[in-house]
Amino acid sequence: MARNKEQNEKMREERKQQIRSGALRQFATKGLFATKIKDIADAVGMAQGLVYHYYKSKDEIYVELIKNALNKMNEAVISLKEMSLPPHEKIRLAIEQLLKTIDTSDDFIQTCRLIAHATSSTAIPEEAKKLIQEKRDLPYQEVAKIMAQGQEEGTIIEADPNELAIVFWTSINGLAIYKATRQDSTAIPDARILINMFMERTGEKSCRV
Amino acid sequence: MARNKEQNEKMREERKQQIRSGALRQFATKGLFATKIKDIADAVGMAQGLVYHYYKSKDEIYVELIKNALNKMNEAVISLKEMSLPPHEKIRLAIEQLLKTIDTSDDFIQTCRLIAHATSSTAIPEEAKKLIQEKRDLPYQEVAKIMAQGQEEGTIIEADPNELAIVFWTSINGLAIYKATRQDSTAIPDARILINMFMERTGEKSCRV
DNA sequence: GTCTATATCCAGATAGAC
DNA sequence: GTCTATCTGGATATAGAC
Repeated sequence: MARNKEQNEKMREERKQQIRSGALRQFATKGLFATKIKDIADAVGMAQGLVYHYYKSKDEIYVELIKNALNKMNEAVISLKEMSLPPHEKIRLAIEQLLKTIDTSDDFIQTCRLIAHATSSTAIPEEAKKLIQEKRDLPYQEVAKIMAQGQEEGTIIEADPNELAIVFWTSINGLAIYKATRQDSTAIPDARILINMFMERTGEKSCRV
Repeated sequence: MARNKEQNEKMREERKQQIRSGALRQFATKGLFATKIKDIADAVGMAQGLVYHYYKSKDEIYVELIKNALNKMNEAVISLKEMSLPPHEKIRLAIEQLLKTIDTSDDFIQTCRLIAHATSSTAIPEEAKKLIQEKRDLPYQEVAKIMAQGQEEGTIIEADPNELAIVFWTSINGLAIYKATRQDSTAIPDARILINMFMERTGEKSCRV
């Protein structure tokens, strides 16, 4: 009996995951309002009504996806912060990895699009707004700290660290959206162009790009 | 009689402009689907049904706004192209002006948001898709040309001009979206951070990407 | 030109059979 | 758990009075 209960729980969670997975793609490409429950059900291959056996509303699915997306982003930032690398190497690594992920991971792109839609629309559930409000600043803050550390070491250019962090993330975000809207074989630019923007060029040490 | 006809035409066009103006703000903040005709009518201060006296559908308003937005962008790029300035000065000027406009012009921000929503959603009218397809590449092409010219003169860093153009526009776009989603007193970063990214540093000649 | 009222449709959510 | 059928609300678009 206990066995069965656990099994059932697991099956149920798997099914929910399927729904989230289908919903992510739909929300990411069409936004919350243009996505119909039917679209999600079709994507998963289940009847429209069955979705409500797992989630009690469209908004609930949406909020859960937003929560996951924001958490994923923040976790990545935390792990960057905790790496034992000099600040400018963290920035370099982050840009390289992010661009690579943009170029290769479809799931990452969908997640970026979801967040882009969510942050740029006022027509989302209150709970989603609250989550965004709470969690969107951490990446900016952490990158700003790293920039400031790099400036102390003379490896990052002199400018307001907060502004550098804004440029950092908005550039990445802009590229992710660009990529998302050109499903064809569009290549992502060379990471060095972006990296170069933040690196201090000191005499000989300059050409580390 | 002819007088009256002209007058009427003019009044009608003014009224349509009011509708477009209200609709732009609604579409920009909520997207096409989440925006109800009632929202637009309310924004203009007219009855819901009256909107249909001027436009025959919500989609028609949307398509007209997309058309205007794309044309405005392309005209700005053409005028940049036709300026008699050295290439790197064009880039500098463009970045300065764009950031300033992002910082001060609410209409420009709304336009950016509208385009961002439109390009990142597949759930828009076919005609809007076609327009975007036709017109979105010109800004990239023109900036790529300017970058290439600057490289010949040794004032722009060495890298694929197309990639430089992509970084250029996606950075601007990312910033516009950032600004749009923080209506509070968020300042836009110093233009020199972005300008710096594209400029060849002739001093030591050291750092070439 | 402007409004109110309404026909029509569509989609979210529920009920109930299997 | 899964489906089909249905209730219900809300939004587009139209009709018709003023």
